[in-house]
Amino acid sequence: MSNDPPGFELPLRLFLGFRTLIDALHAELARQGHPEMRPMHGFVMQAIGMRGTTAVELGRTLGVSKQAAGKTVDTLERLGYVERVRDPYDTRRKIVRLTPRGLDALTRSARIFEELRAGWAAKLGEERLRALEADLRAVTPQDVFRLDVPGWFG
Amino acid sequence: MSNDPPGFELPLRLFLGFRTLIDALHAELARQGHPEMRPMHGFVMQAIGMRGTTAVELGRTLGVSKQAAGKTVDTLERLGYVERVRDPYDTRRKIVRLTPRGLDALTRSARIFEELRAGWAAKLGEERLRALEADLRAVTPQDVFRLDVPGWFG
DNA sequence: ACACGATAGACAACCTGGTTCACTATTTAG
DNA sequence: CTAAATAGTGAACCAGGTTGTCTATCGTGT
Repeated sequence: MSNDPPGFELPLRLFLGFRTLIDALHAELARQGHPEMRPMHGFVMQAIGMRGTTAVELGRTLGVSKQAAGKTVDTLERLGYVERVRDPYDTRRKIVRLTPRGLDALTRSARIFEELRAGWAAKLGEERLRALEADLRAVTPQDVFRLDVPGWFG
Repeated sequence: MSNDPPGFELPLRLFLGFRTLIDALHAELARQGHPEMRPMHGFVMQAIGMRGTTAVELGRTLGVSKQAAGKTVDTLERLGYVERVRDPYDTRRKIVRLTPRGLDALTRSARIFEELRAGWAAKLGEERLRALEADLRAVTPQDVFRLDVPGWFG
């Protein structure tokens, strides 16, 4: 169809939508006491989860090398968002766990995302937004955490 | 509403949608003789356009420093996608122009994006896809080129 | 006519977040 | 009890950003 939007608009809009939400999230997070937090950090902390994880496991979850995962954990540790504790049952392993500050950042992020979603719902209507989410779910992989961030742009 | 999807699913799905398209594009581009091309390269070449540009102008368009734009042009030049020619009317300037190979990559990308969009249209229906595009247009900035890639993830 | 400010490009040093290779310590399996 | 697998770490490297500095050229105001 000659009056379809050009094909390249779709990926661009998806990316801009993502960017719009992420930028708004971090502007608000900065206001709420987490100015040093970077977009990566939220994803990584989400992947670490309440139960904690290890560098190797985290790397697998995120689709990056264990060394890269380790470096990111270093940064998060330096910022006070996570801590490493030795696993008493396997002294090779170090469990990476969220600190109270890390948990605070995560719960605030969740609330802010809800608010941002509500903002979109107000603009588009709840029904259209649900349709948008359903459609995206239909054309994207199920496993939401294998972002493979490293490969995607470089 | 308690049965809304969690707020964090929306940005994730947007990103995954973007990733899905970009990965498919580059898998196909690799098959069609452009295996070294990276996602950035397509955006940058699109920004360079048919008329050519300069490093400073390109930096402004992409929202990065002129030095960063210059480095990216270095890479593109090394890969044979662009060439630099002196501007005879202002010998300070070097015009960055697409080579035939760069143009080939761009026209192939456009065609592949159309095919990918058609794939989504087949899954979702043309009407739903148009609605999705319209909704994204409504919640994202108009200027599609100011991606500000540098700031978005770091 | 010319001096001076603005602009274009390039180079260096640095940062972040990836990569691979190599190594040690520990656990597990044969 | 030895050998293989696994967890973590360090080093060297890369890409693509940043800022600061420098030179060459252009354009303007006196």
